[in-house]
Amino acid sequence: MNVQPKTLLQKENNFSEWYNEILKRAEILDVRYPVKGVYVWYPYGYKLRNLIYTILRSLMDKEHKETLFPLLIPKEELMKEREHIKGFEEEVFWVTKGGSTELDIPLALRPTSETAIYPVFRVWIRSHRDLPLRIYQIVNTFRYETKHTRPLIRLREITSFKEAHTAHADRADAEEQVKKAVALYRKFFDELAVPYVITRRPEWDKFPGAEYSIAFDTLMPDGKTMQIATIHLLGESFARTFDIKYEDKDGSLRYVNQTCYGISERCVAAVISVHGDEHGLMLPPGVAPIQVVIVPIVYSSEGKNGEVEKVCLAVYEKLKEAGIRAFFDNSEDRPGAKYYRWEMKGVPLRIEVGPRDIRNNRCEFVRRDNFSRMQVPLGDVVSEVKGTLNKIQNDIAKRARETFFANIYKTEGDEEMEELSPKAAHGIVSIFLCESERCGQEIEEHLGVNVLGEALYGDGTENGEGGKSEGKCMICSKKGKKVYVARAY
RNA sequence: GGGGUUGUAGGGUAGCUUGGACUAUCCUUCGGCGUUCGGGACGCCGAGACCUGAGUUCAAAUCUCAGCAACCCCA
Repeated sequence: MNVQPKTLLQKENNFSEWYNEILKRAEILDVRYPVKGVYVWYPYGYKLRNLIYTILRSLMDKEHKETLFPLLIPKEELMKEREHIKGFEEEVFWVTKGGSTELDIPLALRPTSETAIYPVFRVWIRSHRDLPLRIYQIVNTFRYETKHTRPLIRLREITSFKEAHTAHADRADAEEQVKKAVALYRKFFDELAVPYVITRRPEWDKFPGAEYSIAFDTLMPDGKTMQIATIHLLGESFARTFDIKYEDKDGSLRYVNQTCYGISERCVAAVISVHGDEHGLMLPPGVAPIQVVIVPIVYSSEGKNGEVEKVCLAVYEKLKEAGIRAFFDNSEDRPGAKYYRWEMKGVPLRIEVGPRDIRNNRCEFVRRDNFSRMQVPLGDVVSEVKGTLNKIQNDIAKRARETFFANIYKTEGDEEMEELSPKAAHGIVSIFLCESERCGQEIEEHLGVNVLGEALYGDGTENGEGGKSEGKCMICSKKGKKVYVARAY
């Protein structure tokens, strides 16, 4: 039996082309909107997006409250935090007119929401009893990107920035929140089966206005890393700028200590890119809009409403009742055409029912991830589907992790630049580096990489690599920490 | 930031060098009818396009300029 697609593109050789083609063919995103850097979600892509966000929401809702702040930010507020605005100034879209009337105060389309939210924090927070305050919102943000834009990855309109903002009585509590946020994001990406490294971004590359930034990066098939989440300890800087104070137990007024963290639709890009293959999408069952597709094998002698269709419908109903996202494809196409279509859309499990199966009171399962085929008694369908979806989820995650960690290269500290260069071209290299920007820049230039930052939570077991966390800086030989470098999106 | 390439039906393309017979090619897609159906079916009938604007010209898909959009390379 031939399961080789006639046309589909090689993912490894030409990731860019593969990516664009998949977005189109799997109906994730329509890129034909005539404005640079903004795109249209197809219903199928939108469903996928929402399923992914449902996971994040359920994690967030445990300790955060969802809110919604306005898109428009008055110029004065946006400009208040000097360092912060320095980082965004060139990327802000401005609304300067109402009809033909020039606005007195220009309004910015939020590039991120700190300056929209924190003036309100100022009036919301009065007492230590109001703390900690933890909110989040899922909104669109706008950035005037000048580099080449890319669907889901570099956008002028981020359609769904999932940003959280917290305020705390003291720094210790804020730092505790950073750890919680890291743990929360880990769970999130684990459920998406997207592997990652966690680093503390170098001083020169942190979020403007933050004390420090922690980031999650995954590895794309072309060997470049992509930042998929960031977590920032803001400390008191924004509190001082926006005058966010609370009255402590002893009656004194104190500034709050803040954090913020966010994830964009790059998490969708990661799911697509990490798992997909030359047949198309391969969605983890947890986020697949359709988890099971039922394909009837019908003959004209039997026709519509025949035995095959009845059995398919019965199976479909049982799966639905069990809470499984199933779809019965009784369109006119021939079975082969259906197989290709649903493989392209990443449906994790296909059930085939034909006359041969019905004679034996069974159906056939075909897995999207490895195309293995098994025969299942009709009576056991629901439990077998559940079990198989679980296995697929685990196997997809396992495969992704293996690929990921096979592309992280550990160095012992005595390698020459020349040896590292080809490795850095298609993976992540872990080296030792001191904290100076000069050494960082030197390594970036020599290897053509970005310094992602100091490896965190690298206790070895979970990141699958282990090794020392400290060593001599590759450039200046002073004391250095383990950092990851890679070509980055 | 700098450089390059490109824009023709829903998608992919031929035609452009040398302007005219282009009523615009082929594949796919879409609609109708029939035969089919265990890995992309076939027959017949039908539908659908020269990015936008200005210019050159008797004549523009084709040449020039601008805009918009896309892709690639370098920093």
